[in-house]
Amino acid sequence: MDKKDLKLLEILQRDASVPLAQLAQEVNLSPTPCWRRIQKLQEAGVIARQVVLCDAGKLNVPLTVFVSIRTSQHNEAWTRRFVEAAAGIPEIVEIYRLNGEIDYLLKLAVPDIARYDAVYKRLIQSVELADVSSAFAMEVIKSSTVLPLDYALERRQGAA
Amino acid sequence: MDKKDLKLLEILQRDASVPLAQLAQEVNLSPTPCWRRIQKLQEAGVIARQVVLCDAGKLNVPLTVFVSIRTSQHNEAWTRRFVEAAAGIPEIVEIYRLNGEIDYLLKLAVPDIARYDAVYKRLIQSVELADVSSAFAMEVIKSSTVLPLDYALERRQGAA
DNA sequence: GATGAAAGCTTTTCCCC
DNA sequence: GGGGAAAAGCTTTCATC
Repeated sequence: MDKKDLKLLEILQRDASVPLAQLAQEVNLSPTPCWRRIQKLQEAGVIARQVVLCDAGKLNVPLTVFVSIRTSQHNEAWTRRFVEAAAGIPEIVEIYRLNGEIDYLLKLAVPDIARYDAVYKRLIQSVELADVSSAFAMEVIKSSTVLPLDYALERRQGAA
Repeated sequence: MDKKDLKLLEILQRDASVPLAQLAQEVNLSPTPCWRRIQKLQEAGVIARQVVLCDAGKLNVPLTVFVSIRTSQHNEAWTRRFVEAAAGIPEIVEIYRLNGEIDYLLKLAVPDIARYDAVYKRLIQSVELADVSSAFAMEVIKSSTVLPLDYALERRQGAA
C-alpha cells in the first residue's frame, strides 16, 4: 500500500462511480495498473464493499436516536439474547459494546419519537435491560463513511 | 416509490456492484425500466451517493471512540468555531447535536488510545469545552449503512 | 410503462516492456 | 510494477408496442 493506493481510496470512499479512466488519471497511471491496484485492495479486504448510501429523510427515517444501555447481567446467555434481538431489528443500524458506565450504545434510524418508542418496547420485551436512556439527534453536523487514511502507511502488527 | 423500488434499494444498500441485468431479474423487470427506476431514485436524492466502505482495521484505525461533549457556551460564535474545528478533523467521522444532558456526540476512528488523546488535545485547543467524556468501543456488534425501508411507503409531509 | 435490440462506454484480459 | 490494445461485458439509448 502506497500513496497512490491511498489516493484511490480517498476518491472511492467519496464516490465509487468515478470511471476507471478518470481514477487512473488522478493517480498518474494508465487504466490497467490502476485497475490492478483496486483489485488488490478488494482482495486484501481494504475495500470491504461497494454500496449506495440513501437519504434518511427521503426514506422517512429522519430521526437518529442514540440509546445507552446498562445491564446487570454480564453472562454469556444474556449477551447472546441481547445481540440477536438487537441486531435483528432493522431500525437499529449500529451496536457497540463500550467500556465504562455504559455497556452498549445503539444508533437507530426512525421516523419519529413515537416510532422510536415502538422499537424501544420491542427491544425491552425481548431482553431484560437494567437501565436504558436515549438521546435524540437535533442536528446531524457530520455523517461520513470516509475513514482517515493518515495512519494506513504506518508499520503495525499484522499489516499486509 | 413502490415495492420494486424498495427491493432495489434493499439490494443496492448492501451491494452496489450488482449488474443491472441481475437487479432487473430480482424485481421481475427488464433492464431498461429497472435502469430508469434507479435513475429516478438518484435524481430524487433517495440514493444520495455510491461509495466504497473500507475496513477500519486494515486502514490502521481499528478503534472507535465516542466522545460526549457538554458546553456552557450556547452562542452562535462558539458553535461555529466548534463545528468548523471538529468537522475538519478527519478522525472525527460523525458529529451530532443532541437533546438532553449531552450537547454533542462525536464518533472517531483512530489507531489506538494514544492517537485518540492526540485528537482530543487538538480539539480542546481549538475550542473551549465544558465537559468531555469518552467511551471506547470494545466490540463492534453491528455497523451498517443500511437504513430501514419499512417506513418509506408511508404518506408523510413533503413526500415525493 | 414495458420490451428487445443496437450503440456507446467501461471494465477486464492479454501480451509486451 | 507499468503500459497499450483487443476482447468482453455492462449501461444507456432508441424504436416499438
